[in-house]
Amino acid sequence: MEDNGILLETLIGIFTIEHSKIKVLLTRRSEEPYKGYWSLLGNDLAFNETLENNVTDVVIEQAGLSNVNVEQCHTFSNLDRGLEDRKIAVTFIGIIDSKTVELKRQQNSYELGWFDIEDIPKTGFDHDYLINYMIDFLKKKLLNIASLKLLFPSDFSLPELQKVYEQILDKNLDRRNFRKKLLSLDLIEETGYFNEGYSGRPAKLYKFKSLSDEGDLF
Amino acid sequence: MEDNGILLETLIGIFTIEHSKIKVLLTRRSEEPYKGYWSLLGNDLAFNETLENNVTDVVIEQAGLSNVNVEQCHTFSNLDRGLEDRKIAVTFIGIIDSKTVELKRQQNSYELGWFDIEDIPKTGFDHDYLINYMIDFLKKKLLNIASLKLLFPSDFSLPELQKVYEQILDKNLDRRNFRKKLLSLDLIEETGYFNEGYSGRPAKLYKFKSLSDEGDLF
DNA sequence: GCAAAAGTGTTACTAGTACACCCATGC
DNA sequence: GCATGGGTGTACTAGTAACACTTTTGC
Repeated sequence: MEDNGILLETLIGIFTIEHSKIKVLLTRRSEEPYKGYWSLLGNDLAFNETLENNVTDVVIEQAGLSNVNVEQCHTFSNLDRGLEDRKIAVTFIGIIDSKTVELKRQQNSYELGWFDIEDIPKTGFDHDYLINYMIDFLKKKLLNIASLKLLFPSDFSLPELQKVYEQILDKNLDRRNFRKKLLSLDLIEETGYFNEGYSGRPAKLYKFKSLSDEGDLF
Repeated sequence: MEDNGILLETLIGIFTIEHSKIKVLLTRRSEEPYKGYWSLLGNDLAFNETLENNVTDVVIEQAGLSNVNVEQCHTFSNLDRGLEDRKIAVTFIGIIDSKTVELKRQQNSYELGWFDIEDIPKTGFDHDYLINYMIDFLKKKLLNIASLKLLFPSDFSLPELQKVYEQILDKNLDRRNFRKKLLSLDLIEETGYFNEGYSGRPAKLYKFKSLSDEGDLF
């Protein structure tokens, strides 16, 4: 067959929330090409594995994370995206909450960094383009309540949640209306704890009720 | 590299509306394996083409169609989906209006058939699974007004449109409310013509206004 | 006490839902 | 004239949008 020579790779953008900002996990390249540049995590596909197996391994081995919700995003096949070889990228997005990130943070041989999606560093290959595609994909996905719960499993405040939605929707929301909407959905309940240690009045912390609910928030 | 031997194929489900029913275009296989079964249109990927180029050629050569709106759907990489080779499928959905289908219908060497998505015939390979995935993907896409315009470029009646949405949403809609909603969006206008030749009162025909509008209908 | 951020209620407007009768055509 | 399917209006309900002052904390 003619497609001998076409290589397949997976590339995953793992997203979390840190201090009410959407962040993506990148790794710094330690080798040429693009040595010193940041890039998405990923791996070439082996003959006897599925894309999903491959990307699960990437998450564990390169990011040192588990419990990441992974979903396929898009497949890119431009002729010029590999440097020497013909290379097709199947991209994924991963979602994980920041508390699990803290717990699972461990040393491995990769230099990793979380970057605000509004402030992505210089990346190698076409990853800048892919990251922007992933961000659009993520934003659509996060309009759904089930996805939101992946980012905020517990102990979040409504102002935090609101700031994330303001990034997704790219507009400011009214605090009272936002609160009213969320509480009226009967999805969340107070934990009784407060978000202390910041300036200003401490915010009440909430958690999702165990009964799962689907549907879009906006 | 290890992925020598992994073949890539494109597979496309082309959708249209015929008599208010959503239909998908399949071809009957003239050779083994699965000789006599129906299957999606598609082709193996060559070294020097993108997935999008490949699928555009499939549409022209196998379906005999042009003016099809094509969008990438999902990439399937199960180890057992090829029969002898390892084969990964990148799937696409295509949308075309029925009038263009009529105009472009031409003879080629492929036996083609349009099938109601509620009544798909026996298909080869894993295409039954892929078709169902595509149908879900299509339904989400058709909630958007821009996609709807691809199916109904002109001279459609509101009852026709309503029947399509009833299939997408899988519930019955009230005629008066549907009409009120569509007219209130200021998207469509009467053509002055009527849908004659059917039993009952002829329906007014509409067309979309030239100003494009985005957003979701439901 | 002052700066910072969170919590709270009411009103007006807009969109969605429910529902029953008349109209135009073919036979 | 009757069967078929299309067109129309109103009342009710729910959701969204606009808007300002008070509360709790850290310093």
